[in-house]
Amino acid sequence: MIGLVDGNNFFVSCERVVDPKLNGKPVAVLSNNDGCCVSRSNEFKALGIGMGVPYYQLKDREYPKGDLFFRSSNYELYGDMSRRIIEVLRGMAADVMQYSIDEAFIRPPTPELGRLADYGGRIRSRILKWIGIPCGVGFASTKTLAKIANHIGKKLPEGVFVMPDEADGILAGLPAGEVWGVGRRLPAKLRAERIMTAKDLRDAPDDVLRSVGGVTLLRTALELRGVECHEDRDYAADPDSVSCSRSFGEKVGDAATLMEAIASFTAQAAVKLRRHGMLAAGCNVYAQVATPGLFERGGDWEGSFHGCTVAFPAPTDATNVMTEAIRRSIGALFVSGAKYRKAGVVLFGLEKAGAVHQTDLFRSEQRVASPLYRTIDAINARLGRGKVFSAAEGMRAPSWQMKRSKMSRRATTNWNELITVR
DNA sequence: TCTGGGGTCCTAGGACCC
DNA sequence: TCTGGGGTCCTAGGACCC
Repeated sequence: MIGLVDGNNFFVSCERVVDPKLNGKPVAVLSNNDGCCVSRSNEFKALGIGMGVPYYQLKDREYPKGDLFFRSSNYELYGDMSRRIIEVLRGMAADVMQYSIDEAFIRPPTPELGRLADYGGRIRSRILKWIGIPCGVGFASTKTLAKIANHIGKKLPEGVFVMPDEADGILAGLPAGEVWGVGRRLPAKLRAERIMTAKDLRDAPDDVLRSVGGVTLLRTALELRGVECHEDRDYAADPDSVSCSRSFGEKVGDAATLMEAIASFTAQAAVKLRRHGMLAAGCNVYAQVATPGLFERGGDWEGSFHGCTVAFPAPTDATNVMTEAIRRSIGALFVSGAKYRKAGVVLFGLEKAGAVHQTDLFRSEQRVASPLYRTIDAINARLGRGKVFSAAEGMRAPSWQMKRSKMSRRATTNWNELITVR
């Protein structure tokens, strides 16, 4: 038996914990750069404003002139609230597998198996009382079914739902496209095979499922049949790649400034890399040209990216080695005068520092963590992000920095930003 | 004027090996 | 009347997730 616990409208709920006057109001949290709505309160959804609606289209309705409330995304706050929720779950479940910032699969302890609805209710009320975040809880025999149970639970006053053994009625009422693992493209193909509902998907022949959606879709169908196919994947596990990319607050028109932004993104990605104690063999660097009408044309991003692949001299976690390799490689790749709206860096070929590896017969490579950057990370962790940085990132206040004009306080992780009660 | 960021897995096809 | 068989590794692209 698997349970899924997830925070309702998670980012908005976090904002409400540090600012209770948002309770009962239509609130949305914006994406980076205050671009568009990525988390919405129920009141906000009830006004018919969809996920991903651009902020500039709603600006006129913002409080105090209007009725809508907005916050910039505050990932430090959300990450800390998430960590606290996982702590509570660890105290109540036999096993906890965090899946994303706002959801975790749990295995209930054996004594609770006979009273899951009650157990789910206790989890829910403890998280609400201790952390302040309302959650939905669903139980079923597989993760895919637990997802469905969770969605049902979230709409009930008690917030908890246990999937019955006989689930035909529930699955027949659920469009196939709403099943976890069925994205935006598949429903059209599924319809051609007369697969309309989750029940149709569950009962479709294996060979049809394979030809339409490969082994991935077949696994989803098996999960609906109660066969566990979805491997546990730890949210905190070592990644295959690490990246950092940003849309710019202001368009960037010269190569020097673009290189500063790229150096800064490289530094941020390298911090993540070192946090995992890993080394990278190389990276992809790219920048996107600001094309008028980009979004109107929809989906067609062809030709708007400039980029290249850079191999490091040896696997490394040292920011300066990466930046230097990038600087030498990108050369005239970026056109001076072009207007760029976004850039990014992806580090790949990751391996654990000090791990056993295939050696190079003709070169001695030291695949160890950089002591210099270990020290820099420690200083920045103590004195605040960006206290020590590389000159390649630029000495001026960067014009390309993202907009975050409605940031709430990092009230649970920073002594200087505690909530003021009165 | 103004639309996010960070991942995973699978598959097909090509290059290459003996 | 005619040119093998069995593999691995890498990459690009597509689909999905939050």
